[in-house]
Amino acid sequence: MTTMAKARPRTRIQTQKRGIILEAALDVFSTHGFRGATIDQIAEAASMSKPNLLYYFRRKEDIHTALIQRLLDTWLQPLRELDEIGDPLTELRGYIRRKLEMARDYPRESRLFANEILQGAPRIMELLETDLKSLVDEKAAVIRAWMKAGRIAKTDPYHLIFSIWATTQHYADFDVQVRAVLGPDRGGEGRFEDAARFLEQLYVEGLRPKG
Amino acid sequence: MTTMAKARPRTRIQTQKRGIILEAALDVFSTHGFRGATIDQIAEAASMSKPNLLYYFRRKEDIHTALIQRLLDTWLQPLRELDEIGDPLTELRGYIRRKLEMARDYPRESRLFANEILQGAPRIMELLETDLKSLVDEKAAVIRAWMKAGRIAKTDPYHLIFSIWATTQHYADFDVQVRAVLGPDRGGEGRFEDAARFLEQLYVEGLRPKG
DNA sequence: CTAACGTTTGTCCATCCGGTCAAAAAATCG
DNA sequence: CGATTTTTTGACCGGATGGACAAACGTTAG
Repeated sequence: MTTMAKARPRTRIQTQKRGIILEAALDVFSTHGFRGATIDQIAEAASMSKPNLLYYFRRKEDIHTALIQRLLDTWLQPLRELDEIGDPLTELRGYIRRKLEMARDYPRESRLFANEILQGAPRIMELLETDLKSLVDEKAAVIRAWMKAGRIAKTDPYHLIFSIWATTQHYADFDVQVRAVLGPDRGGEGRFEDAARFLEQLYVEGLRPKG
Repeated sequence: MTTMAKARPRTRIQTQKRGIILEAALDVFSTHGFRGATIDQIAEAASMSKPNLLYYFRRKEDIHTALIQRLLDTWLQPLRELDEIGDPLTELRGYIRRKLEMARDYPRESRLFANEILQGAPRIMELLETDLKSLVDEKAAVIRAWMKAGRIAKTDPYHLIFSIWATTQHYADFDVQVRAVLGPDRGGEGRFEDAARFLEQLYVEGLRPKG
């Protein structure tokens, strides 16, 4: 798990402070991007001095890397849970809902990821081509099997997955735009419930197998 | 159109050089964001010295502003063309195709916009709340009328528009990720045709009016 | 208590970056 | 051509920024 040279055991204070730093850095990186974020900002947000922060992470990039590695794991969890055994439409609906919940509950993580991809993914290209690709290949095969069995409409499983990513993450990444158009969160159950209902309908009807 | 103080007529060289600068700046801003882009990079990409560039645009932000204003107009054009008179499903299919074509042909513009929104849209918030909002309100009303008339399935027109934005722009903004998953553009008609077919099917089936 | 180790801070530095300025070089115009 | 205006450039500046360092401070175990 740790990457230190001589495998020093991590101190209580170290784990704690590193956690605080990562939390603060998530705030800063997700709203300003890697280049736009400054160590001073992160230190300020973490309530410590810059040299002190640099004692826990030697370089700015180390913080970013730690953040992204922690992120990718949880980020792909909803897709991992897509179960070949279950009912296809129920599984996909569940996947959409879980992704939407992540966009609602972890918007900063979504933006951090979006920022990284937008700028060409210089720091995570390798992870995309290995971990991400193999997971998507696996799940696309599952979806394709469902299609072959006539349980959902035949279409391109990869683009189906892309569209689910796009539509759900949109509510985190483009939140400002959504709010500008819809105005401040209207009463009732809230914007996310509206989005969930819309997406559910779109995908369930759009993927219903044809007579 | 121009914003110069004493309305000096623009020189031939000025129009030309400003064009070159904007083109170069689009490259740089779209891949690094506003903060991440440097004037030197833009000058380098435009093959001129920094002071020379600053002779045409006094501040870095001026370049960005010019770029975004030019962008927003063409960016919303596809939505403007959504015609109340036409057949609803045909109109929406056409809208999706036009948006997808823009993502294919103008990915830098898409990323420039995405970058700006991601970072909280500090420079275009006002435009979003006026121009964008009023156009979306107008077209959402058109779509709602179609729904009321039973010509397409009843659902939330705003989230429908958002989902079209999300799915189409995804192919420009997350291009790196798409390529990492699908591998280098596979033979045949290309990735965009696959995406177009998928989205067309999803939306046409998903919005087909019920019984 | 004290030695060893972990933590925190003030100071400092080199580089980058946005932007200025004056002077040289083109271009334009009469 | 010569005068005036536009364009281009090299040198420079002040502030921000990533990071180094050593000294001071705290903690802990023998």
